Amino acid sequence: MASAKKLIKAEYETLAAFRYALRRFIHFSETAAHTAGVTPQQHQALLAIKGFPERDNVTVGELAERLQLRHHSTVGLIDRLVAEKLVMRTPSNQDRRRVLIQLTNLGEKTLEKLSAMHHEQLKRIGPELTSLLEKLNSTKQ
Amino acid sequence: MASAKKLIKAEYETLAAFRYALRRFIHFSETAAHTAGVTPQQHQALLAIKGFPERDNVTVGELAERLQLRHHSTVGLIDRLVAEKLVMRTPSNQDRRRVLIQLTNLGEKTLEKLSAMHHEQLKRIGPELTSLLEKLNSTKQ
DNA sequence: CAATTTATATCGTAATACGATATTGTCAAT
DNA sequence: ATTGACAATATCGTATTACGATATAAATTG
Repeated sequence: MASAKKLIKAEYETLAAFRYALRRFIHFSETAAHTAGVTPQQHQALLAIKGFPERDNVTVGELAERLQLRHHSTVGLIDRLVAEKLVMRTPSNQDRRRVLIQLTNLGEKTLEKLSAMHHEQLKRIGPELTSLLEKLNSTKQ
Repeated sequence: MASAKKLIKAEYETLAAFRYALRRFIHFSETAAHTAGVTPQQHQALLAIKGFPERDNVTVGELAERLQLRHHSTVGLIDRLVAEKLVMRTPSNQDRRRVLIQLTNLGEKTLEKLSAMHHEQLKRIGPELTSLLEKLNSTKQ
């Protein structure tokens, strides 16, 4: 009984440690975004656009999916990015209902700086995250 | 030149893929919390309390640190948790300035359900996260 | 042509968290 | 015993974000 309880407690601790690590990463990321002069959401959008598989532009619908947002929330986010001159809209030639979003030079520069910092940080904390995930895999079949 | 650009593009793609996976996890987590009748923040607080190393209660300051929140934001969160009968406050005997927060039965029950779901989900997506983190480690020395 | 898709727009709402600031109670050290 | 630091609580206003509901317009597709 005591050992069963211990196991469950260990499970909570591992889950909590994982979330704690995640929160610290997110906190780092938000701070980094702000020092770069953008909001965290704007940063994430820039990355989702530039880091889209195969392309470096996306439609509004694609961006919404990558950011796990509703379509019309994404439109609002893009509006703010355009206002800050971080991205630009270009109507698609293939399908004129679609609008392609891509980074401006300012957006590129901002994202480049942030991505370097994040890459560094993820290298730093990656092992901890991985080890916690492995621990979860071994706990409780 | 083309290969250098390709490398950089790959870096963005990996970073973006990592954030995408993270966002889907967080989205899953938020949906799960809501179906369990709590807000995402309340869920995270419950886990941070129950999963605190060694103990299963925490002071307000400790909780603030684990959640990466300001002290007085944490007080507000605890107020809402108390109002929902998910946690209770107990003044510490060792140091009467401190207040220990612990889960009620309802809090325990709610967290248990959510933790099982999250454990499952993390087992599912863990490998993808790990492989993305590894890819970041190999990219760009 | 009709139905669907994509993007945009508007309005009100909700959830959070923050800064700034203050107060209360407790502890610890001199 | 007093003083200074610490922990928790409280209040107020602000900001950010995202949502649902709903509508419109333009373009595509069958």
